[in-house]
Amino acid sequence: MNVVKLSTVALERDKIVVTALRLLDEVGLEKLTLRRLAAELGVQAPALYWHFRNKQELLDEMTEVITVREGPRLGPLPEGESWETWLAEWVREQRRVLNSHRDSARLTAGTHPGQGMLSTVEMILGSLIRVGFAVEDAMWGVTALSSFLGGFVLEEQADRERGSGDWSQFEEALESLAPYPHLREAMIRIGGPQSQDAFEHGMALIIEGMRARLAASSDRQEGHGDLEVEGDRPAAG
Amino acid sequence: MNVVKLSTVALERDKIVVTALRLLDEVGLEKLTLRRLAAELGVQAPALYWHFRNKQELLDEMTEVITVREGPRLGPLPEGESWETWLAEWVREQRRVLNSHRDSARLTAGTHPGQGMLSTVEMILGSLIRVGFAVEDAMWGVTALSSFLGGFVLEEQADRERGSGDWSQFEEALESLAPYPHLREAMIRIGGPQSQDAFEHGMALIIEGMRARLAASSDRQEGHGDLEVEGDRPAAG
DNA sequence: ATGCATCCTTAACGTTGTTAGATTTAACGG
DNA sequence: CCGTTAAATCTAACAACGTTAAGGATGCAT
Repeated sequence: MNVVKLSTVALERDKIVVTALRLLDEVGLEKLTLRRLAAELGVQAPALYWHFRNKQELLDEMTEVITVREGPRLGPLPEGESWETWLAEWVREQRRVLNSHRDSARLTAGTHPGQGMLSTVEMILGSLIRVGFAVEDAMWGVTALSSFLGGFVLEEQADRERGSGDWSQFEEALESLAPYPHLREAMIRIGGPQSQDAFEHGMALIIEGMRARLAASSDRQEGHGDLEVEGDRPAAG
Repeated sequence: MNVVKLSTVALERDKIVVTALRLLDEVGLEKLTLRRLAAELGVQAPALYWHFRNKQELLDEMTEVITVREGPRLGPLPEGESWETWLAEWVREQRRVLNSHRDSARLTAGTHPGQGMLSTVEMILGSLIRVGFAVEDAMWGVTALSSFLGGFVLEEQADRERGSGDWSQFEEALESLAPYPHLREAMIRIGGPQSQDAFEHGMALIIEGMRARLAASSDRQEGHGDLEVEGDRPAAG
């Protein structure tokens, strides 16, 4: 009995979350209001409070659905495949999923990783350790990729929300870069600050750094550290 | 006459912005309300609308003050200094400035870079080109560092806002990581996901990747590309 | 039928950003 | 000294927001 009733409620919650995600894509995060969502469900706003304690809980569940259920399934690194392309493909998939929902970066920003994300990270760590990474280096690599991904998509979507992703505004943006010749040159050659290339190359830089770190630690030259790292105490309070 | 009047207004605007920044540090972005700010200035809320078109314009100016006026002054790469430490120090400074204001990452997230930021990037590009970088590689490096910085500080401050930066919650957080041994091991060795070390190493990975890219392009082995990069078309619409 | 849990309603509260219009304040020319 | 004008703020109010309180329906079990 318990099972049945609980699953019924879960289905209702799910219907709300799915509708909320669709509404998010239509109107954006700013105008995703409880009254609007309730209207979409043919219901009054306070009805939502039977299913969710508050709006934040709804937003959290939306985040969970995006990052876990719609998120990329990742199996362990297949024997014989390079960890670089395997890892890169996962990061690409994550960006693709994020960009499949409007404002998803701002939505998911600063949310504790759910269980799905944790187990995915666990698997990545395991695979990286298996090819020779130290635990810390693997973790730092994943952290770096994750921060880069979050920051990149955040700016990317902010640009899109401003409508400055259009090529129509690109030429006039170039004119405002007249005082900065190098920057202007770079923009011309690249094609906008948040292009596909920028993502690929940024990600490639991190993975390349990971490879260098892996090579260095394989040589057991732990002291020589390619770039001096400052500080050792965690920033606690 | 024009000059005098404009500067007077600018001073008033500045006083408001400075007060808003102080208030931001006290109460956080969520509770930074126009009425609260007006009260702090000994004034009624609608009075602010003579100085700013709307709240967003005030927020934009706050980000400009943080990123430009309080931002790190950066001179061109000194002769004989390594570009790695020079660049790393700039990124560190930027993080320090961001973390000197509560919620600054969410505040500045997705704001168009102001003139100060543009000229700083221009200088960085110039210096990197001078040590041998291709324009694109320099730009991609800066973009990667910038995205990483933004994403990292965003999570960092989100953690702080949740109060989970405390070491008190660290041990119980470890218990919840029991199903993920590698992750747990990594957390133990590192000391939290957003430690100083995580930032340093993440940044170091990107810079290390840049160094590899620089070496590769110096060898004029352009075809061999260390990590295959997918796609060439910018994501337009 | 009675009781109970589920699910939703109506009504309202306090707060937010924002607008309209009246009002004060200060400076300047006659 | 007076009257005009612009600058800067006031009071009052609006619509919309998240949220709470209290109470109806609905359906199932005893």
